[in-house]
Amino acid sequence: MSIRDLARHLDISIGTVSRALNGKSDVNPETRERVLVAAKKLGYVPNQSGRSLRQGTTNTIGFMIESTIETADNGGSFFMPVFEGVQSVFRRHHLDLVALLCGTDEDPAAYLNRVVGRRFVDGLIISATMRKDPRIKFLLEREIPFVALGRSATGGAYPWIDLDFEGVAATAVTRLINFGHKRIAIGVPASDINLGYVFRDGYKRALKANGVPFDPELVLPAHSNEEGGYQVASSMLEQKHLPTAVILVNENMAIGLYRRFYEAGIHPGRDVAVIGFRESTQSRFLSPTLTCFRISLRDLGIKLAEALLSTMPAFKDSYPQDRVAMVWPMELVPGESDRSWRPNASS
Amino acid sequence: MSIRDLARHLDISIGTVSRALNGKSDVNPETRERVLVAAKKLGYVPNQSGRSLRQGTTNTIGFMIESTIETADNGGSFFMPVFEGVQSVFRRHHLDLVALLCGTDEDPAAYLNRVVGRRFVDGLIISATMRKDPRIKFLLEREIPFVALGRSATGGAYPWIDLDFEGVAATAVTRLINFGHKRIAIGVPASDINLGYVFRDGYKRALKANGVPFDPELVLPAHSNEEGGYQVASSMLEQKHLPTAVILVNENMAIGLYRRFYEAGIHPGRDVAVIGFRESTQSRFLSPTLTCFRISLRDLGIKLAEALLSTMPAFKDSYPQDRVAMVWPMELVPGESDRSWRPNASS
DNA sequence: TTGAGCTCCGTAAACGTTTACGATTTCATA
DNA sequence: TATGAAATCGTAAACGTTTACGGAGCTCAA
Repeated sequence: MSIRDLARHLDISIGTVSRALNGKSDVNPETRERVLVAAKKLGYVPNQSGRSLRQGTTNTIGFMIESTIETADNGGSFFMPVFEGVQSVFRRHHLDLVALLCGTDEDPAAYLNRVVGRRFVDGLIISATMRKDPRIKFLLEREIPFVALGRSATGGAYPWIDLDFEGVAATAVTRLINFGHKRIAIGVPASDINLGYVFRDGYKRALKANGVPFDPELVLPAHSNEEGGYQVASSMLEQKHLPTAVILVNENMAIGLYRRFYEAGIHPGRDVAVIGFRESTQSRFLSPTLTCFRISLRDLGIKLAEALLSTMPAFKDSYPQDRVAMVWPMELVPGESDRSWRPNASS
Repeated sequence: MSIRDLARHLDISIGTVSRALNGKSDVNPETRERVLVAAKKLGYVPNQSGRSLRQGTTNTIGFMIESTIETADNGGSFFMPVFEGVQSVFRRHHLDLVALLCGTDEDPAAYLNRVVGRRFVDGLIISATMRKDPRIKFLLEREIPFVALGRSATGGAYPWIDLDFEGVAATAVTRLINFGHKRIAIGVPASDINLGYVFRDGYKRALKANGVPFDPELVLPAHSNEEGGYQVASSMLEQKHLPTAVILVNENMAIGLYRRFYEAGIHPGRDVAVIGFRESTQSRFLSPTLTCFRISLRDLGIKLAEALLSTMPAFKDSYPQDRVAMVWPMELVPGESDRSWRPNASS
């Protein structure tokens, strides 16, 4: 069922059929109607390969997600709403979104080279940016349209949107200090993911702004999952004085952290204050509920899509923004995990 | 950088270049070497559209995931290992895997029609099959190669692999009955997802096999997330006699269920036995740790890939299996949530 | 009556591959 | 030397689109 079959069936040239289907102006409204009706009746869908070959464009955008330990564990509940937002924008422009899955045994840059070299997508959204991210360098020098969910220390000017981990750290630290805490630990990713650096810097800066000395022993690297949270708690318990509060960079860590503290007879929310990261169904139903930060993930997806489109020549007129480079706000959602207990109430 | 540029650069015909790159036999080893070296040096990657158009095949397989409530919340930790397994097989055949994201506002069958009609993929893996799943009907009548992760009540013969929810139900019920339980509740998905029906049937059959009467009041529909678990616990608390045990179909539900019981002063694992579903980092770090079932997700992915390839003409010789229609085994992992308390120890 | 302008449509080239087919060369053998 | 087979390579068609270009038919004012 190619366009040729359709044209033969209608006894019209294939050029006219193509123009009719693509909404070109120089076609009789009456014949256009005939074409559209026949196309629907015969179930004709244009072959994407033929179209791509001719137009040099695929109408497809790739969202690259790596299956690393850092992202695998909260992948579903985080990315799905983002996808929804992205798609809601793309749909208006007849763009399709696919998730590009880079396996753990494949080099991300090599994967990108393959998929981009094949002209598989017109543009890319990459996420979980590393401090040194070869993907950014690669995409920049090939001039592939892309937007990064996350900053990077890689040089060059490119569009990015990053969660406000600096703001999160500042808000959390200030809040805890106002509650009377002085020894505030943080759990940071053990990997080279850039948000870890941002988070650490924000933490240090907030301490300094509040006149609390920085203690490197309170920075606890761990994987961003339950096991990592367990280890963070263990590290805290090993210290001579148990830190009175801890800030986590991932909500799954809270589960493991709670567990370890329970095992030690310590009640989070009563004996130690905990602030987690992302508000979710999970954080609302933990015991104690987790004080954390809310993100509008769907809006984030929308903004990502718009940022990408503004870099693509074909859409530049519809989205004439400057290169997007912004920090995405997050709102604190108070829970039970940092409120029941105040060090200044007992000392 | 097309094959034509490469041919010109080497002063060879493009036909020979193509044959050299594709490993055809009728090409001088020496010129092949030259071609390969030049291709790598100039960074030539064949254009997929051109290739697809000529060959009628895209070398791409789509894994369709819908962002429903049922799948969104455990999407990452469940699907990522499956993807890994699928990819490990595909890589050997130079097939690329992409995740197809069907938004919530789009009809899954319509989405499938678009992506399949465009000749975007050579084959499909669909998941989260519904009891009546129009996707299966659609794919069958178009003769698109596919495999389903999950059964369906839709007619027709198609390859599928389904988690052994019947076996899970039987194992859990028998275990609890052996512990002395008689009033065993189950939380089942509120949606039309097929696993809910399988799970329910297995539950009923296991009760009957053990001579325990079936009480429809103990079947509690809920969403497969924390909130659903909370509601399951609420429903249990509303009954005249609190059921002594509950089996959940999703591990996230356990968090909400624990929460509701804690609020009521009831300790899961001591006052009520809980068996959850999938073993994961999460279930290992809950308090109490969740008795649940382990799945080898990577192997599942491998099997899915093989099942799909065996239905594709181009690979039928490498995977000459019959149509796969199998139940995937799961292994019970004892936790703390169903052991501390035994109704027969106190009565 | 002429021709200008418009509407509508057909023709054919082009996108980048792969591959069937045939042409050329080499080389051993009759 | 003539013949045939084998090895190697070039030619050109084909895949399904889109689109630049031109042509046919029509209207209408000059």
